[in-house]
Amino acid sequence: MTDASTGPGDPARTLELLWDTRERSGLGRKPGLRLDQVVSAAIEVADADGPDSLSMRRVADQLGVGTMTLYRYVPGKAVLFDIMVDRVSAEVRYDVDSGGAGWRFRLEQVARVNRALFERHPWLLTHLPGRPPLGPGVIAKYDAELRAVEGIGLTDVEMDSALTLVLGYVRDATASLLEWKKRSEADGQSDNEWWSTLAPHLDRVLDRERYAVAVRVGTTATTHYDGVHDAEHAFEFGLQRILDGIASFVHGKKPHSVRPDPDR
Amino acid sequence: MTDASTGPGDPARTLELLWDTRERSGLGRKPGLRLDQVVSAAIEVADADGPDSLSMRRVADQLGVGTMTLYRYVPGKAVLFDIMVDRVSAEVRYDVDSGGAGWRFRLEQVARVNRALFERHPWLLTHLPGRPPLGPGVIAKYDAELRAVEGIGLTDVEMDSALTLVLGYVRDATASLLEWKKRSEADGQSDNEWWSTLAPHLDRVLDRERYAVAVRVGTTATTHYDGVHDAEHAFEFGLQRILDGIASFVHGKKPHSVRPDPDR
DNA sequence: CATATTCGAGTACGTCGTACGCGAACTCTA
DNA sequence: TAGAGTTCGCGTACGACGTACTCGAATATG
Repeated sequence: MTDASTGPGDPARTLELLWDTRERSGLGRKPGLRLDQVVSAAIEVADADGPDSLSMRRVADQLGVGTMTLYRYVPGKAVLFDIMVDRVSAEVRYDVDSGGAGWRFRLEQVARVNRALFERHPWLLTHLPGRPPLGPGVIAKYDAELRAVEGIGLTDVEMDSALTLVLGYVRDATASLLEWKKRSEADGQSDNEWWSTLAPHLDRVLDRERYAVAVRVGTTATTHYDGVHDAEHAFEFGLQRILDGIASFVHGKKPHSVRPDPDR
Repeated sequence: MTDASTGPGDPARTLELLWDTRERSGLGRKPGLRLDQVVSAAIEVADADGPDSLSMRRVADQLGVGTMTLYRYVPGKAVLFDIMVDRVSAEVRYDVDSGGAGWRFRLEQVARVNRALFERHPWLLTHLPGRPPLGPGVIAKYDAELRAVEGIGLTDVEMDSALTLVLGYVRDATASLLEWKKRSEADGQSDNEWWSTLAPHLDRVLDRERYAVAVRVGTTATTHYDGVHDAEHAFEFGLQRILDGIASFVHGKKPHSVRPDPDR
């Protein structure tokens, strides 16, 4: 028998890779690489040239090895991606809540930290979570972020839901923002150029009375602030609405017995 | 000169396709297909076998034509996708607000309608918007949904932001839900099987004290309700929080002069 | 030194989007 | 009616992609 050769879809094998739990027998030729290096190279490529150009061949080139060599360290691209996710999740750091600034401040912090993470590694946005890779990075991040809403009177399920809500929002908002930018570059047109190219064509076909609201709001929304700041304002608006919504839920609950938290 | 041959990235050409604004010269061989049929076939394929199996070859097979024939009707796959998006956007219908149920009811309606749309066409979740295809379907949908928050005292920019917030939430939540399901099927393991496979391995490496909160909440959150209902509760929680957040913003504003709206 | 085991990686297969070019079908003009 | 001009259908081909298979090279143990 040679390899245990559990397929790419085996969660147990993936866990071994995530936690670097593997016992080499000592026999045979020594590996010339470590999983670590493969993951680093992959992240480097994805960061530099975008997620579309993340291919096994490119990663192998980056490392100066043959393409198939990667498969000695990783069962396939999907799992490699999972490991990359776990790896960069370990980048996030939260200060301990010095001075008891309150849960709202902490949750806002979570939002901003994650937004920065997504901007640093846009390829995080290309695949959704759904059964997250339970490696050290992801778990540490989850733990740290849960503590933002710990002890404010929420049940465990509600804590998870609230955090999921904030993280999901940041993901979606950041993704939209970056996708917008990407299309601008792909078309080679700024937003203004895009609009002024389209406007005359639209004029010819669009029923401006039937869709009066869309026309009014659409033009206002895209011209009120200019370009990028638009998206920035939208991000802030959405985030504050979500925090408001969580706040009214928290305050609507009975006085929480455990560890009251100074919120405003 | 043969084709005007504007590349796949030309927004003006895309608009022509979206609105079916094209003047055939009448010369030359008659086309054996209409754009309509190409789009329908593509949607059919994507709905049936998932977005990953949406390829030009499959669409062509579905229509019984050669692959390259499609390129007579569509400049490339990306634009075809845009047209598909516009097409299914035309599916949504909203009742006129009979009885003045209020903006909150209407916005909730928007959320549920969009969730249903995403579940009917999961491939909508694979590409993000970012410069949406401004076809008749998308514009009609945008207009109808803006009317849910029209006349309640928001500025145009705020109306757009509020709608974007709700739509983004539904997108992200639905995507997570479906991705979770997909992974279950890919692994061939139910959630319980997945957990019970992982638990012993995790036990060996996980520092349960350092990550006490994650362990507690993680297990509670995934076992409190069973499986699918979990996600259902999370969806509802998030949606209500967002609506609460918008509500507190609306109520916090000065009495709106134009067309007061019965809320609650 | 023989044997067992592990690693590196070349080759190859099936998929994808799509550029190019040519024959067939069609309308118009002379 | 003959030709010219135009448009459509689509076969062929190229360069990517993920990865299964296979085999020689390297290394440890007996």
